[in-house]
Amino acid sequence: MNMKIGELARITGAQIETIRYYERTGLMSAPPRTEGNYRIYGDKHVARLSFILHCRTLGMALDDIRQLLGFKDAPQESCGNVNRLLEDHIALVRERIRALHALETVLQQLREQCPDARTVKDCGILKELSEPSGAR
Amino acid sequence: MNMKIGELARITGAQIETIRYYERTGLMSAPPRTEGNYRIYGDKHVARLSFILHCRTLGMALDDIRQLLGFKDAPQESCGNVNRLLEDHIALVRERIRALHALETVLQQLREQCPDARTVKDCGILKELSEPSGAR
DNA sequence: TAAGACCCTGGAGCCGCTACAGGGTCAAGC
DNA sequence: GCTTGACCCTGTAGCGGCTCCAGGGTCTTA
Repeated sequence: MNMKIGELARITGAQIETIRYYERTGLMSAPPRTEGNYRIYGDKHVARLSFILHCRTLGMALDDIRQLLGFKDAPQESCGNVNRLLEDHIALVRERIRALHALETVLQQLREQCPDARTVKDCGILKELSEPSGAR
Repeated sequence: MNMKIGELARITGAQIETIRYYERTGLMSAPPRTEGNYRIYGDKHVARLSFILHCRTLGMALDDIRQLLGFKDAPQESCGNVNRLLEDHIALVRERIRALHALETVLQQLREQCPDARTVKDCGILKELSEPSGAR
């Protein structure tokens, strides 16, 4: 039930430094302390930190998570905001995938400029890369 | 032919601050100066900066680019290193795409937990996010 | 001679941690 | 009672790749 920061880290899988960082930046509230100035955490902290970490593995920014945590604090409100935030995040991820696919194609074409090992002087890849960005 | 930093920026599309940053970090060599201490650039600088920017639009890290520039300085060597570096980069991009696809799936499933707007208290998304990371 | 466009340096800030240095606390073993 | 070693604390700096700012200098044009 009650634990120090090391155990909280073990349970949740977070790094100790990360937990303190989340406290500094206001994602986690400052917990009570022992007489020796150690932080004491309880089940609520485990839950909150798990929530944060879970969101992080989904690639959300800390600001997004801050918002979600804010929504949680108003349980009677509509969760339309939550849905919207998630949709925005999905759109962001899709856009990144799209951009990376385009990039992959370009890189693949670039790779084919130099199918075998020549001297650097004649390397098709370096030649291509030396053209100004927009050129073909 | 000879130009100040502003024109180099205009020609290449880089930011002035970025050019100075590349100089600080050794990607661009320090150019000669006017009597009034202004940097003077020529065609070679345009070419080198274009190369760097081109690599950057392909998502390469500055360290990779530093390596490529190093290869260029040894034109008689085999370009196998160049090919390898590019292949590694392609692999990296593919891995990112793979990870983002997996993420997209998870996010989509999460979104379906709350098909319509309820109250925050009953929001399937927040409920799901509150589970520890590993749980289903 | 004054305005305004351009340039300079040095330093701080962004994100999300991570990694110290230099200390304090606490329980167990001798 | 004293030492060892595991754990904790604070504060600061670093990563990458810029970006922005303050506070100044320089050069061209009117």
